[in-house]
Amino acid sequence: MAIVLPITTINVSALKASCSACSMHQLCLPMGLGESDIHKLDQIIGRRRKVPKDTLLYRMDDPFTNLYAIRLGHFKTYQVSPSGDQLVTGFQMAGELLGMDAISTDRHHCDAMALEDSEVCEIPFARLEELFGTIPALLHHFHRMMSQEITREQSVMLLLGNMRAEQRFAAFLVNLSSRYAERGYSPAIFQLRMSREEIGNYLGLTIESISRLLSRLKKQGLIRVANREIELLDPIRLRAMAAGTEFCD
Amino acid sequence: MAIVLPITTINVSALKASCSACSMHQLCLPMGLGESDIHKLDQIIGRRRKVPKDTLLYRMDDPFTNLYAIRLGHFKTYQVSPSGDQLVTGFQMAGELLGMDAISTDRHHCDAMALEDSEVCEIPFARLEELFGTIPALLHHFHRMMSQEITREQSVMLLLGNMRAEQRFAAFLVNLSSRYAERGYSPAIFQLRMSREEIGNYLGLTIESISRLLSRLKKQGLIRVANREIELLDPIRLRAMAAGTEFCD
DNA sequence: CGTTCTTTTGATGATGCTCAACTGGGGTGG
DNA sequence: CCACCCCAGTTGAGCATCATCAAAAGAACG
Repeated sequence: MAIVLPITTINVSALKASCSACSMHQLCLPMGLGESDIHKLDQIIGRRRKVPKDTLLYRMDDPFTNLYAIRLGHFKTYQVSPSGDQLVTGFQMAGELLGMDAISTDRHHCDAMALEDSEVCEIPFARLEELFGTIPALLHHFHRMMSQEITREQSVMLLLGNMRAEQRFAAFLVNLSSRYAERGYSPAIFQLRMSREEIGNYLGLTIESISRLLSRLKKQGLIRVANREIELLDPIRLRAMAAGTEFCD
Repeated sequence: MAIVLPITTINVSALKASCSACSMHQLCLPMGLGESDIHKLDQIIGRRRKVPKDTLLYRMDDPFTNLYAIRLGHFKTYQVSPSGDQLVTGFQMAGELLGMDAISTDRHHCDAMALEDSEVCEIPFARLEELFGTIPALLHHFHRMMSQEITREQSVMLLLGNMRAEQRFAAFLVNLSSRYAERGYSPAIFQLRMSREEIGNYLGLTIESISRLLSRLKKQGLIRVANREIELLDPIRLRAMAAGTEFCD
């Protein structure tokens, strides 16, 4: 199915993904690779693929063939619980990798949905594994990314298991803030790409609780909210709140 | 401040780990490898190490050099939350791998403590990565194991985020049961190697809640409990309870 | 056989959920 | 252009679940 085009053409680069030209290559899979290794990686990266808002990149039980690097936009991954409601397992942004949970069974374990019009690079996993043999640095960095996903999930477990609502929400905001900072965006002002309901499904809270929390933090002067735009007015206290050392009565 | 055990011993070969001779090799890292590949793996596996009950295999922030394969016994991994209490991130048993969360930062992200006298095989990660270049099947299976850890944590997130106490506990029992079954032990009768408190710290509940849940399930005739020995009398209903389709009023 | 730690059980209360009503913004069609 | 609708979000009241506090009972260990 992949769109195959000669690599030499000028206009083709619009569809064929290229790590070297990608603004995310410092954060993404090719992080730390040299010129020639990046070029090798470019050879196997499949086409770029647009994923319109609210459409699925893959869904649970789909056979696994590709990892996806987010080039642009935001995604959520979620599982549907036996009782029918969604649990959002993560929100992903540009430079992050989707699909690593599918390696173990060759089938995806969750749905991945675009929260806005987005773009991903297809990475055929079988070819990537071949490439690992010749680029040890790539292999090592891939292991780091998988490991990072494990630790990320561990902190969500910590959050869901130990924290009260207010603490969870503060941790959520602080986490988003630092990820935007990494990407060169403002750590203080950003758009929430997800609905209140999706935030609730991520934090193990109801939409009403999220709404109340927003109101409370706003009243305390910790944040400013206008629809989905949010400004962190007091990152220090928010951080303290996430750490559980400060409360908002 | 890791607990360091002396390496100096009389008979090195007795302590040198050997995958080929290990009863866990069908479940563990060497799963699916041929004779000669297992032999190569044996070359790099470090010494076997005894870990007495209640001692740490590694602790948070220890530098990462080895993965550990559990040969015998049980472990818990836990993080200490900012507010001071433990959150148990997992219970591990023979054939499972410890330390994968440390790859991303070269430091361990949690403590790993033996729940009973246990034994692990040291796997120097740097040498393992070298070996990946020559044994693609080993690499692939390693990726499966990391991916499996990701999906395992996702189901814990689901559990902590969406399930009520009773459901969490049923899911916990059912999970233990199936892991013992995989290892050839009875899925119906087994010892809980962890305290009520540790179960609580895993499920995001208090020790009192765990105790009450045990009493309730016992009264309903779903389980039999005597101290830490537990028998699942009605696995079907327990499974339904874990799935959220049956309740215990 | 006493000491200590773990577990059980009971009473009370707070956090966050449920149900319900209301608000406001954005899009559509008359 | 305005009326209307629809959906996302907000706010309120009451309640259920599980945490907290307290005390007793039971196992484990020297």
